[in-house]
Amino acid sequence: MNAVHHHDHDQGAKLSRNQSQILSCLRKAGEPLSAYTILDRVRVSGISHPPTVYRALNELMQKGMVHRLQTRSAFIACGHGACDGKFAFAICRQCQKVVEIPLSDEDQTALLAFSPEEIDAEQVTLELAGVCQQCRPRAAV
Amino acid sequence: MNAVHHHDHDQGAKLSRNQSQILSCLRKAGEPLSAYTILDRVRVSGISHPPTVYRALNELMQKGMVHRLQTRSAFIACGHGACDGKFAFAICRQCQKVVEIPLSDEDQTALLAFSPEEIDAEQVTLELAGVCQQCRPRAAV
DNA sequence: CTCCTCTTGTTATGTTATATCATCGCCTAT
DNA sequence: ATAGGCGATGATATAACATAACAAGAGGAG
Repeated sequence: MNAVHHHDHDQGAKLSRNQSQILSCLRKAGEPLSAYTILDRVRVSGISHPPTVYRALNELMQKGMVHRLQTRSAFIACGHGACDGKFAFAICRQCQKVVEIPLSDEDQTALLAFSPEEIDAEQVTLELAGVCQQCRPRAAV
Repeated sequence: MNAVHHHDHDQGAKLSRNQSQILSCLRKAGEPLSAYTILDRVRVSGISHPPTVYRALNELMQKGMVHRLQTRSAFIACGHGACDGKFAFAICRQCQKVVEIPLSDEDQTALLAFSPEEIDAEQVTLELAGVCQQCRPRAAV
């Protein structure tokens, strides 16, 4: 085994040094970060080149521990640790807060059903944008 | 009126010279193009800088005549001309073919309903990836 | 003619992502 | 022990995508 051994909340996954660094950076952040923002924050740990960050992110995404927000070109730690679930995302336009929405098998089936016969869809990307409660202008209260 | 007058199939919208160039480029292509691919193709028409392309694309998107595919960083002409509809997209991973999926009000409502109370979602981005009939490996035929 | 405004041109730069090759450290088989 | 394999990492360079900021043209209104 070539991965670093440690006793974090990594739920059984074996992560390499860089993967751990970058995952914990994302977890600390608690919000989506761009790859280059991650790079800035892990520079102190000795990571200093974009490919290093993208490599780790891709591996973490494969493991289901990180998700990519397509509408933001940003990455966020999975709130469920390592899991093979599928998610949609709701994103606040103002504060960037992200809510992970687990998609049940039925949800996925329903979403894939939007596809015409012509294309046999397998993969869903669903992102919702709006304004969260904190950022919402209060009218009458 | 400051837009170019012409008798294309532009369905009543008044498009500027650059907007027309770029829209017809996208229509000819019939597939999603990156902004820089568009730039290459309209260079012959005298357009030679990225901002010119992005400006026209943004204006065309506002008019609903062009859509952006977030999962591809690409742009495609709306198959419905000028319209204020909302769409999902199904995309073939192999040949890049795109099918525009009109979303009814009910569809949109259903999709926005995925959002938790916490976030008041207004905007849907739904893209489905798969393989189209032509590209699909035939098993028994 | 002059001002205003819309459109376009141009330069420069910022941001996101990947291809490619070099190196390191560890394990294992001989 | 040491050579070779292999996964992880380091490093350089560049590709691909996008926008900020300012200059300049063309045409209409007054």
